Amino acid sequence: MKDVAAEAGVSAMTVSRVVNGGAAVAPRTAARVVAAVRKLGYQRDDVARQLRRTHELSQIIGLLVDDVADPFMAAVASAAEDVARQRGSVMLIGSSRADLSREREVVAAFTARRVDGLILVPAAGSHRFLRPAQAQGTKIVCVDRAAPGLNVDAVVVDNFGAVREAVRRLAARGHRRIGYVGDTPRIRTFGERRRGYLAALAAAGLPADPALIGDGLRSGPQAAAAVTGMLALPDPPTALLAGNEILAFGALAVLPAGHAFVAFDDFALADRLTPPVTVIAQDPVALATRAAHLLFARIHGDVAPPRTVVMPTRLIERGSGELPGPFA
Amino acid sequence: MKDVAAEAGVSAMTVSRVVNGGAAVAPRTAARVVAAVRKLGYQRDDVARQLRRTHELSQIIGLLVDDVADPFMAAVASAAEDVARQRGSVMLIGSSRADLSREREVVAAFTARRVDGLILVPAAGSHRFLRPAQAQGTKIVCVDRAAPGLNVDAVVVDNFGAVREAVRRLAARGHRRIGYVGDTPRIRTFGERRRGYLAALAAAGLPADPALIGDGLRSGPQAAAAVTGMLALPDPPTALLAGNEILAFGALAVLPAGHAFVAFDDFALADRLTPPVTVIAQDPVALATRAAHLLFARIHGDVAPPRTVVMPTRLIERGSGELPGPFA
DNA sequence: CTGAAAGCGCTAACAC
DNA sequence: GTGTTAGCGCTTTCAG
Repeated sequence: MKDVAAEAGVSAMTVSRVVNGGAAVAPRTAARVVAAVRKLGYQRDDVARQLRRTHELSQIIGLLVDDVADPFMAAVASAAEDVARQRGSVMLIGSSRADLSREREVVAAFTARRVDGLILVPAAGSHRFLRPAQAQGTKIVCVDRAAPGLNVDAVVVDNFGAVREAVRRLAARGHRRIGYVGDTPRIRTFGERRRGYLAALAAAGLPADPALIGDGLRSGPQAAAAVTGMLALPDPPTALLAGNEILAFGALAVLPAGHAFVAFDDFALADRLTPPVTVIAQDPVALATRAAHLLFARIHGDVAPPRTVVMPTRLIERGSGELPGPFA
Repeated sequence: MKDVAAEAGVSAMTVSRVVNGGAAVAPRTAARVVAAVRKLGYQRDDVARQLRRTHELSQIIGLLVDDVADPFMAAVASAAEDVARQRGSVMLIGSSRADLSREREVVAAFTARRVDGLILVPAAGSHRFLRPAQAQGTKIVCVDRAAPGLNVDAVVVDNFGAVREAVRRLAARGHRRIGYVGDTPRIRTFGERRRGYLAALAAAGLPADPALIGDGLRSGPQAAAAVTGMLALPDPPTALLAGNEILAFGALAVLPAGHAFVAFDDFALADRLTPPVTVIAQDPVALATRAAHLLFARIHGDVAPPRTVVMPTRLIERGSGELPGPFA
């Protein structure tokens, strides 16, 4: 910047004014500065700028997900980045791999860079550790699930209700042995889905058989193994619900074609399988967009009490979930 | 930091030494500082730190992809962030939507934050604009395709050879009308795939019929429409190659089950379709991991001439690509 | 082992 | 319209 000022024969302050626009600078002076900037390939140093403007925004937000490679999270990331860009911010991204200590590390690295806000898909466990960051002004919004011990905005879906309804329909179609494969119930989202499953069984007067419940599954192969185990039982399930997309892929790898099946999350090609797969669809783009807008509202001074926004899900009946059970 | 120093009854310098470790500080003093840090919830301000250490690294890298929601790019992002974390860096992410001017904007926002390096999936068009950033010390590595006008490391696959071989096999199986749906050939990756297709046709003595080539397709529905058009021709194709995953999904939505089909990029459930889908698989995680390691090597002083790493692809024959043509 | 002074690149606040 | 001064929060350098 000093070099540019020298080159243009002005002070650093004038360069600053030209580079940032807005302030009144004589057109001829401005032109000289612009020429010098171009000649020297100067670019404003936002790090230094931010230091001086400590109470202004950094125009950086952070996004923390389980794993960006997960299609649901990828859609969330894409939509969040889109909003950030529209709002003139850049976005840091991190994957917690559902590990709270890793999440902590990444969040610390983010806040040290003075992010204006954080969009969080929280791992299991207490999020008290975020209090200092909050106190220091960092805004936080949760997506997909609320964070235990943290009173902030959250954008979620009614996991409990959606699964309960799906399982109710399976039972109504004559299934009495309904299996469930899910990730750890310690993660709120999956805990709710599991509760929805159990509630529907209870409402239908069906017993909850532990042998038909796969918990804590974290990958396709794990889900496949769990399903294979269930199918080998003396009285195997006649219908199955997969708690998320990854587990659905695993289950589909081993499930016979005629087996009733419902998956949480819609996915590509679901309608091209035989039979086409019935899913509980949520809209990750809508979720993330909503969350990002909430975050920016907070960043720009919205101080209303934290709210939880519940977005709709949609049961898309394509065939696999409508196969009749033995008691139809 | 001043507050912490006051609380602990030491100077700011001592706080700095304790917070950053390494330097020799009396254990008792250090303990007092640690207590003060905890009490006040102090966290080092990396923005200020970085300003003073202008010639040190920012420990921020930037990743620029077409769109994170694309499964291939999502896998790249996940793998790159993994390496970044291992190397103690955080990662900014941006989507260009294959638009050069948008890419430019995002890259500028990244370099203004003094990123140490950039992993780039370059959009079509000249990347000369990156020269100043390079001169200023920002390291750059391209993934999936090289950037026109920029002499930097790149990690790619042999798109040309992989498609040529796949189409050669289709021709060898008796197909004479082979269709192709691809994104714009102005993007290097897709240009090479298209050339591979044309080269295989030529080698098999087959004419290249423009009516069987869908170019510049950017979404599933666009691919579906293109394929529908081809199928309505008086002499429709008997085999089809889709240039990427997104287009494959679109094509599969309208393609009759008995139609020969090969897709570039492996995808979930490819083996569960009827017939199972033959694909040209690349390994996005390996690509990105390699690229990230290359980037960090550059950041840490590797000054060897830029090299292009070609990673292998694998033709996975699952059935859809082995269906015989009318002249088998 | 600890502290004081200076300055990273920029801009707020105030002169002129 | 433009320049000057000071200081953002930290660390480098040098002194004790």
